[in-house]
Amino acid sequence: MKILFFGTPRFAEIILQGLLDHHFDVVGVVCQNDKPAGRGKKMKSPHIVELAHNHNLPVYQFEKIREHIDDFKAMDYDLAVTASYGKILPKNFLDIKPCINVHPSMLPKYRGATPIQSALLNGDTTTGVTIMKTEVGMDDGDIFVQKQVQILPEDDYVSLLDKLANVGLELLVDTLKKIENGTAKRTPQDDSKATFVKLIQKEDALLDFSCNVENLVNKVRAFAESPVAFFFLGDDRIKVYKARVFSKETNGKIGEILSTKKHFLIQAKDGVFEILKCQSAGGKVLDASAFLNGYHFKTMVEGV
RNA sequence: CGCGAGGUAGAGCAGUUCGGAAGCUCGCCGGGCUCAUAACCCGGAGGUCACAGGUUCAAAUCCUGUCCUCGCAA
Repeated sequence: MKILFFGTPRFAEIILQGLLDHHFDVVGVVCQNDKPAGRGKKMKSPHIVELAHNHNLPVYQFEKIREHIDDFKAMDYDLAVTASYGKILPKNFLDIKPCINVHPSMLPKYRGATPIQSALLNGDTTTGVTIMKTEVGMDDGDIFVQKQVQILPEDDYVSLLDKLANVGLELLVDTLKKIENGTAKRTPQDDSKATFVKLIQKEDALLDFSCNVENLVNKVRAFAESPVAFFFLGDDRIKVYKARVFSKETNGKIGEILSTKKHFLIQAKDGVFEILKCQSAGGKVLDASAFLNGYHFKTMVEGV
């Protein structure tokens, strides 16, 4: 069975690597276009391109799929597999050959672009992965199989994505084998229970200390890779990579810095928020203790 | 040539404007105090001030070039 793989970010990379490790016959990789990235606006390929090249797989980066329908018709493949490709596939493409998708949530919950972040933001303790048929609608195709995954308190976007991708791979391999031997079954989703999650805006990552501490910590977890939760210390924009709930005390004023010694504590609405890893503009990502050693708190109130 | 910040002790930073003895906080080592401590006190080790060249009686500091790190934007 010849597989045409669609995927762009790390989640897709893990799945693709796994398919290759399991010796599936991947005949090509379709991913998003190169984009200008980093300082100096140099064009940069998605990381998955390197993986594809290492295995001598042809890479296709089409601006619009619908303008390349004939190209796809000319390709020799039996099944398209998508894993966070990043673009919506049009009907005339899906009509060519069957297509299945790996989605990191327990569908019909969290249809859309940001299921992993959403689970973390909402403080869920479980999520999952679904293998489904790709249809025109957003993540609404029939389900082949799905599996729950625990979310640990210490999980963030990076670690959870890793877990979900690996479980997704396992389910995908299983499903592909069943499709090959004709034993694959699928059941429709219950659309009435569907929920949708939107794209993340940069401003979503701003930490508002008048929120509950758990929400703040969940933001840090959900946005750990990008765009990274942040707040302003005077004029300095501080990115927070790791944080936790320090206590449920509410003795300080909201937004007040309660300690800059050993612990970096800020009063939130219903508890104390502790920053464990952060970064100021121009600096590296530091443990809170290192950050506190040299940072000059000018206008902020110090306590303890 | 998109905009900007930075490289000084193991870590994080000040010092650079205006050249004139290498500093701070933390960590580390040793000692003291304490029932005890992420506490406090005393002492100590640890630096080619990113690299190269230039100016100068004298350069972390001024000039030129190179390398590296990071924030924004996309």
